[in-house]
Amino acid sequence: MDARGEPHRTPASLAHRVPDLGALELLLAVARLGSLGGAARELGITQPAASSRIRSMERQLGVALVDRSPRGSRLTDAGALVTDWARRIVEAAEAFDAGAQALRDRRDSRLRVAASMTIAEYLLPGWLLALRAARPDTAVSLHAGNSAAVAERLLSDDADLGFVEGLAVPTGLDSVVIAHDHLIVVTAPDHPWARRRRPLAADELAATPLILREKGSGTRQVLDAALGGLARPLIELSSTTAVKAAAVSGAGPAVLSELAVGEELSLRRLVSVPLSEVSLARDLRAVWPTGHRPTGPARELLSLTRG
Amino acid sequence: MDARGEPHRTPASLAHRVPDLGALELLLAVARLGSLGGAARELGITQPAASSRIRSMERQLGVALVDRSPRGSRLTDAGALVTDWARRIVEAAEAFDAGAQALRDRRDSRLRVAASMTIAEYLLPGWLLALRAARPDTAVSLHAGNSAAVAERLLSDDADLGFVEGLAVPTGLDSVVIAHDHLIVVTAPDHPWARRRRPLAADELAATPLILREKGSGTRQVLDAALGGLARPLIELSSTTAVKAAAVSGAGPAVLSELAVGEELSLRRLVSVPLSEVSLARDLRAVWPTGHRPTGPARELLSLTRG
DNA sequence: ATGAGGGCATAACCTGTCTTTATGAGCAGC
DNA sequence: GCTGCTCATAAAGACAGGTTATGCCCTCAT
Repeated sequence: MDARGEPHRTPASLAHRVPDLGALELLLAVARLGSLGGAARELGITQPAASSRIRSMERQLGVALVDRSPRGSRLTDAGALVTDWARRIVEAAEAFDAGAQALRDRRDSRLRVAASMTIAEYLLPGWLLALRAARPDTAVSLHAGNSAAVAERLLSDDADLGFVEGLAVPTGLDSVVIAHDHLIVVTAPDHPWARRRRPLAADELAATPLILREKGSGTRQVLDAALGGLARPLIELSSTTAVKAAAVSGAGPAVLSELAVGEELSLRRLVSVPLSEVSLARDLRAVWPTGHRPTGPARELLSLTRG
Repeated sequence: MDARGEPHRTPASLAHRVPDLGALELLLAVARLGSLGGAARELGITQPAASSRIRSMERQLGVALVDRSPRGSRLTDAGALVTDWARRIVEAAEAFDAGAQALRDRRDSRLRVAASMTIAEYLLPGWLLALRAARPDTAVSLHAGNSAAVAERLLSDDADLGFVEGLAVPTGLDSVVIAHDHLIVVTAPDHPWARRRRPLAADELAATPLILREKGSGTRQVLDAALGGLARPLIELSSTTAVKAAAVSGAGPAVLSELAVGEELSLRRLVSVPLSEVSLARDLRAVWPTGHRPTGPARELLSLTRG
């Protein structure tokens, strides 16, 4: 323990300051049902367990969350706020769970989906969650890979529906555009480009070394096409996350899907640089073997993706 | 165990299917550092603990996450995907933590913020996270209430900076617009309005009983002003969450801030109904006592909110 | 080649948290 | 005043996750 009240240097990781998922779920149930015992029943635990768990959560957070009365429990003001923040965590966990479940069901599932990385990372969990709500008994399996791998799985009948983000639709597949994505140029907030008001022109972008995904990635293909194959790499990294991390740390400007940097932009860890003359839009498409129009669960999933 | 492979009726709550936060943080550290032992050191645990924890996470998910080799550990394809989903949970947990910490520091903090509910729920955690990144040593306290309560706190010097979402700026306060919010009409996907292509007119909206926040709430004020005080309540509920839940369950159309329903819209649990002739825009403003321009941390927080 | 070092696995043991069961007490409505 | 709902407290057991102590494998440099 620190003897004097100085701030800890090792701030006891998040897991020690944030209640675990079970406690958060319990809190949501209490908020919804207005009763500790009721929430306990819903989660299949006993009332004392629920009471003690909520109490220890209040101790951990240092804030009273519920007003307990002999005829029920209501949230305090702070409790209502905490509950809303907790809901965010639980929703992220639900998306995680939907994805993990699809990943686990390696074979013999009723709906087999193949998707390229960006879509699998950022969009599919939400869709799977919605699909599960609409068709709880449909088991879904997911395989992630690049466009070519998706096409191969579809053509060898190892997948029922695919999602790709490339420029061209692989031959032998039919497709429909389900969304549009834009690549954007981002920098750390202290980079000179971050303060720039005048849009960046294509030749400026092409002349500047950038943090990029490796050649062959969907992102890189679109950028090279837009600049005429001229993009100069400062570093080449093999995952979106690595590119983001490098950009945040100030290594230089990076080119990324807007899907990947929503959080970073809103927290201003990264700043978007305006572009002119360059269209870095790309279509996100659902694909299937020519002729085999999606039916059943595949059709349902497809309809969920077009909002 | 179920004897036959029927789906469980009690699907062992989320917490049993999603690894806990500590495990997810560990996985992120392994992904970043490429080594179990390194990740263990970073989190202040021993290498066997990290190894066992990752292993039990793989058992829980039924998917191999890392390739362990005598010269380090790399993520598998599935592991990369899982790691990205895990990052979402951890980010939500960081926002939760930032908010909770602000809620805990009831007094004597360097920066005291008062905010109305919608802002406190949906925007502040992200800002606090960014502020913590920029100024790690600034202790922030947060108090949530309606516009009048925010004004009172500022004027009695119980808060340094406020955020309100009403139509008018309380007297005695200066303000700056930091963002715009729109109220939108939403319904469950199976409601007749969900398929509507023709925009809804003001009189139609005013003629229809709606699920609303109680009179006096910021949301209700804006709606009543836009419709000339004519909104007909179907039910009045005292929290955004309750309104959302009622709308999702199909009770009828609801009017809510677009900030509150992002997730529901993208998962199509709710559908937005187009409006015409009605402007339900409202400004989100930062406020402070007239004359006392924000300085120091308050100024910094303010600058973070204007993206 | 060979020794040093980094990286992972296994085993035995400890501890804290969460759980259940059992019981008591406050408030409402008939 | 009884019945039924609520929540609180106490004692005891189960289990997950942590630690220390080893050992094996691979790579790199001497």
